[in-house]
Amino acid sequence: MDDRLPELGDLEREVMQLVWAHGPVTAEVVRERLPRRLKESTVRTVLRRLEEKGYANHTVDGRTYVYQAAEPRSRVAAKAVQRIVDWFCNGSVEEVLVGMVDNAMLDQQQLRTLADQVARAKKARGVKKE
Amino acid sequence: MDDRLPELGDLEREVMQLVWAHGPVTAEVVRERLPRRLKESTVRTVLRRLEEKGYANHTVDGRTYVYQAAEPRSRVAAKAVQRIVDWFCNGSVEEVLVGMVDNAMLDQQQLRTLADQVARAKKARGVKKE
DNA sequence: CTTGTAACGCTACAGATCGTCGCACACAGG
DNA sequence: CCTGTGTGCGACGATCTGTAGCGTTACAAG
Repeated sequence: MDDRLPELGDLEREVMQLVWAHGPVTAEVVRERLPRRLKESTVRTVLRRLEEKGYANHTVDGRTYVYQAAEPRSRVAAKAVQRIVDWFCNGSVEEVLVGMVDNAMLDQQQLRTLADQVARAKKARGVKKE
Repeated sequence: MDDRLPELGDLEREVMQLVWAHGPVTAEVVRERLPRRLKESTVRTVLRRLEEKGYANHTVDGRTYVYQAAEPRSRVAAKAVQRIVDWFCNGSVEEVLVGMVDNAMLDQQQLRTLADQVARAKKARGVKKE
């Protein structure tokens, strides 16, 4: 359940953004929404690799493949952060947070507010996570 | 000052860990400390690439190169996290934090404690950052 | 049944990155 | 001048990524 997802290339990430933002999509839809003009086979290849890597699933509608995200964006992001933490800080989340503050990515006021928001969000959706 | 550092490979990361943990090191020292037995030229190449990528600096002692980290571990980790945030969450630090709580990486109690620690750490070193 | 069309997967191929070295070059001590 | 130690450079194979062409298959219309 806590599998290590492989890293993504630029295009792959871009496509995943679309899948997350736009809900279930076909290769054709992805192609249309992309800024660059790519061949359909290119898009299909990317989608397939995304599925191989565990980022997406597909269901068949008629003879069309419909792709959707296998995991919510926030969870994938969290896993990515987890990996950073493991690599650079020997698992110390604190060190990362401290570094972020140092780097002016957020200040302690913001951090406190976040703590509240998170608490609220968690309570709002029920204490138990399904 | 806020340059984007390139990503690291497995061995490169491993070596950086040593540089961070062990302070200024020579290629020889790195080689000794590594779990695997590698040729000296391998280690030197990694060190050189690390410097090219902006992770390390070297000074010359006699005719020996002494390498040290260009940036503290926490700052590099923070930058890596920043990149994750930009990629997956459109810059929303909150979404990542929420995802981490969801993923049971940390709870809100811990978050609050962190806020305090960070505040203390920041004050301890002076409000102004160098 | 034949054929056009739309979807698919497979295979490929070039460019970049990474792990891993061999080798030639420079300088200090004998 | 010869040898040893430490350096940089160039290289080679493996893997990953972006990009796409091609062959196949299923269904709809003639």
